[in-house]
Amino acid sequence: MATTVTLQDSMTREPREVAPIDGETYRFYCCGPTVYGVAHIGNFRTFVVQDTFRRVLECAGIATKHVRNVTDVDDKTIRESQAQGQSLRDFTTHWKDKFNNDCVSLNMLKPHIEPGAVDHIDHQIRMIEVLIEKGNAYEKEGSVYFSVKSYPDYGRLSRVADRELRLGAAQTANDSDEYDKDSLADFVLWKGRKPEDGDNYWPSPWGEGRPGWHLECSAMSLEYLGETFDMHSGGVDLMFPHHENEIAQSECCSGSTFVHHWFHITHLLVDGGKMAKSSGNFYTLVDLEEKGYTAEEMRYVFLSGHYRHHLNFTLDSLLASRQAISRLSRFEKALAERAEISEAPAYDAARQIGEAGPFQPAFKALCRDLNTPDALGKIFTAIKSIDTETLAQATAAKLYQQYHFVLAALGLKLVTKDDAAEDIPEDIKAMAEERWQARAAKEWAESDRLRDALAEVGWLVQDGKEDYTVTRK
RNA sequence: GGCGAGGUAGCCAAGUGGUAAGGCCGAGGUUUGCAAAACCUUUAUCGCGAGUUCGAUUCUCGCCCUCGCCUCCA
Repeated sequence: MATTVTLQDSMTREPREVAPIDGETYRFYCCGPTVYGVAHIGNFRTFVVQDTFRRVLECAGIATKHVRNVTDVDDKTIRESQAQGQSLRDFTTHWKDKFNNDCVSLNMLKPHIEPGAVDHIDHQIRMIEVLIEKGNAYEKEGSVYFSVKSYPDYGRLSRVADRELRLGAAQTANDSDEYDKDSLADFVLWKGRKPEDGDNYWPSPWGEGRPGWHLECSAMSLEYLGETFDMHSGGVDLMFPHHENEIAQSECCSGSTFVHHWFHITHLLVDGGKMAKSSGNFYTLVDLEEKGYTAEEMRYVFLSGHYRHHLNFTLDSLLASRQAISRLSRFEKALAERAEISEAPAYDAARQIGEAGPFQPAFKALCRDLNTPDALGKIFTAIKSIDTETLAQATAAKLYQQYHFVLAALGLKLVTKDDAAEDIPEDIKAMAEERWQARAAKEWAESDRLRDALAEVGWLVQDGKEDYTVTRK
């Protein structure tokens, strides 16, 4: 099933077909988190979009190799670990675990490889040696810098020819970087050891120190994906200077094209503006869970906007997602019942279904520049046209598969809180039963009184034809 | 200052040169002892002005406004 997948390329700024260079496996690298604290929902928008992209590719029958790094050594991780009195390794491991837990909650597929910078210092040193040898980098007082002027194509991705001037002005002004560079636009590949680094230094041909941030991605992508690979992805903010620097380093080092396709995800906005702790609109998954929202609902919110546009997150959108998921879920249940199927297919099985039937418009939308909001709309349109009550078992079974195929591409699990039925306290159960009896006897006043009493202690009674349900409000 | 995104119903958000998906909320209805839930129906002429066109929300120009990036940042 050779479905064509297209995606905007931020280098050419045009939609391009997504197809593996080697004809077999689509190799892509995603700039991952810096593990110095909890990741916020803005971080996760990028990762969820990347995850969805991978799912769509795999559902379209394209094998992938997904690499996402972990930045576990930089100014922030060192500073914070010292503040906590922990070793860098212990500190970053702790936050990395937290991050991975959140990824699982968000139903993200695990990348095939998740390399960390500290484990690849040798790789970075080797690259620096090559760059020095080729004249693209120079050593100065124990640090090594990349010479931007040695790479004439610098700035192609972000297309700002005069950025160097502004950058220079900014750095002169705040004087935050004390390393000596020949040109203000040059960036550091190796940072000579400084007292505040504590125990966090490694030996190198230029003395003790630690790697610069930009280099790790070049080194690790080279190690796991080769000199030239299919795609590189990250948040828009990384386009400059991070990705620009990566291109310069990698292409000068290898002498060949770094990546074929650049995929940048626009920032999430909260309440119409940039998310910031100082603005009081900074959310993590834990914050949302404390407010009673689920990661599933958050994932739906991410999917409800197109990745190239700002998505304005509000707590209301989470509520809207809950209702939307609930409808998708009801349809799923009705279909399963009709089809006499009790267990939903796991991702690997679902993606191989390979056909979407009435949900094909939705899958098509995903294949066209990953238009997730359009896809969601088309799913609802399809659902509306299907009357589950009248379906033959075989028809329902087929639809069920096709529905799960699209859900797998979106990464929606449609989990509901049915399990809650188990932990109803005995006294609540008794009250509800008493009410049911009163109702059966048409003692409306007593029945309503008991219902109000239950409501008062936080339980909702809903009558059905043959029975009733009690749920926590 | 430079670069970029965007202004579509109460909110979120797609889309197309031929009179605008979808979700939420609201309203009406079916159902219910009454509710709740569910289901059905329903809600916009697309920031402003001009131009191109048989026809523009969709193309061009101008204007207004919002937001992001340019420093570590998803």
